[in-house]
Amino acid sequence: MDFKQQVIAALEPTVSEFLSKEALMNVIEVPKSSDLGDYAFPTFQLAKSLHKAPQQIALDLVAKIDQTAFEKVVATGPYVNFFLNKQTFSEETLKTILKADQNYGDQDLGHGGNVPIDMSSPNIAKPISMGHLRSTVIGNAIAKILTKTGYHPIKINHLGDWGTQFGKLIVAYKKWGSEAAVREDPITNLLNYYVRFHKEDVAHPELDDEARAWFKKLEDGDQEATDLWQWFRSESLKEFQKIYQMLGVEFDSFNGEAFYNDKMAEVIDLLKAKNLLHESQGAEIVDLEKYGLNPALIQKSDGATLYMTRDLAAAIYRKRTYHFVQSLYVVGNEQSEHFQQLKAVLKEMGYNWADQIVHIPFGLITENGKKLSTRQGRVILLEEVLNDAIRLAKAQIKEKNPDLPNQDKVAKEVGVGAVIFHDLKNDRMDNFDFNLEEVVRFEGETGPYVQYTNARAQSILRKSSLSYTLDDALALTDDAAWDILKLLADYPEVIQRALKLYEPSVIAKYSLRLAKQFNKYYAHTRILVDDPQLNARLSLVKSVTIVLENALSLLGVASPQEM
RNA sequence: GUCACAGUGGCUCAGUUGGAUAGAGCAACGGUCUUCUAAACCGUAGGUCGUGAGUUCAAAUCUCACCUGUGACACCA
Repeated sequence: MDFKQQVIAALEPTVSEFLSKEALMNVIEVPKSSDLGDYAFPTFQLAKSLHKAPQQIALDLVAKIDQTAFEKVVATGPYVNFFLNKQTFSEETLKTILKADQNYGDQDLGHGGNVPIDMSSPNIAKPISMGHLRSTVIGNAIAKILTKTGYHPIKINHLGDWGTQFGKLIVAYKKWGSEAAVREDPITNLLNYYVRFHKEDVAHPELDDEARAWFKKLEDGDQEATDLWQWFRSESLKEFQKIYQMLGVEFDSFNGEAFYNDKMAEVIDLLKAKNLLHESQGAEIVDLEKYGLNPALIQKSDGATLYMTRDLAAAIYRKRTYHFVQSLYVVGNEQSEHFQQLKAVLKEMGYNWADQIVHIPFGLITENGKKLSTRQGRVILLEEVLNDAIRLAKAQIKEKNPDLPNQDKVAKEVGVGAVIFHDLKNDRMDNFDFNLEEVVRFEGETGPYVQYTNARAQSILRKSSLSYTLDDALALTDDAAWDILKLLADYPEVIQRALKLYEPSVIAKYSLRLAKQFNKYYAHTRILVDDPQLNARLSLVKSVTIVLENALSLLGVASPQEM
């Protein structure tokens, strides 16, 4: 039942002269504190047409409207405040959640439409850093939110697996590397070769020529170059998979930059055919002045293609392959101009689906206020952070709950959960300075706080020999339960907002609010007491676990049953 | 210089479409485990919402200007 509609129905007869149903829909709000009521109608807008003080209007309305559907309706200053019938609301809400279980909040907004998501996208032969974490976990959460709302997400890991750096890597490997070392620890050693190359080429610039030559060989399909590239790529991917497994993230495609090599000639032909390509300073560009943008560089003066060309090919490929209804790119905010250009070029090419492309930017992670840079050695390795978090979680378990079974599994769920949740709880556009203590904190507004709340609730359910039934009364009318019930009823709307804004933090913040409210209830109310309300209280506890676990799962965070 | 993003208690951040006394968490101080997991709960203290003007019955929220920080600005991705 839509309780807001009840409020509108009650007001409509008396105010229809001045405000339409739709206007009422927009103007009715939720008071800040539930002491004031569950819905409120501010009377300011009527003051002009009625030539009366808002306070007086509120009093008049309360006297006129039909209050039977509500517990009470009162005028507080210029507001008409509606208090819902707690019994009906409680029964409806709990029944809906218990029946739907993990499907509570599902809604078919997408009708199965395909939505490719470009996410994570690390570079081969380089470690996964905290920067990649953001793209990975934001993309993963958005994918889950899309599934929940009836879309069909396709998670694409657009690997950085092509480019002149592979020429350098081959040169470095042949000069200083060994097969055994790469097999032993691929990322570390490949990165070492790469770093050494950059050190040595200062004194020996001829190394760069060698690297160029090797990359040319790779492009021309030379067997040795291709074999090495293939090997570096697969060894790197094996390493990446370890981290993705820790994070619980899976991909539908690993088609990276190399995949589009044979698809770029067509893009250039298309641009030429549409007369969009212009020569400028030796390079081929698409002019975007009418969009207020810098020109898009399509081809370098030496004939090589660029990031833009590859992304155009990828965008077109994805449209042809997936017939997407939206195409998302979870990529840092520093690249926002690139995506504006990408969309503009596609529009110039006559593709009206360019508007379905959405760049989902996120803020920068810095360390001591400075941008992280692989080349300058300022890297925070994600694997290390995750391992630190797991280790600390394990120590916490040893201290707080030493008899817990499956300690390693729980430590992993809590540690990794803390890292993921920390990344998702704030507005994704916020920059943040990396601070390990902050990331792996288990107290306060953190992932483990939500997990812990759920674990306590689960513990109660385990201890109760009685299980709740849907047939008995589910009415809870006490104030302590009321705030929880209202939050539970909000969940579907929260998911909608997260979807609309592509903002996982909306879910994370909601889970914190619900957990906080439940902890308050837990601290003040005995649940396992054999009285007539026991069934209703257990239903509430069960509903809280359903929603908390679902919210955490949308974020890609596990819900240990004990911790 | 141009564009983008941000500026809310000591620190990190909330604040749906403008609305009722600006909310949390950390840190500080004090209290609560013989009873469902104290990774919790309760309380105290702490704020010119960057600055100035404007729109409005009403502005942290909208508009403009300015200040500060970060990032991007043609042959990297």
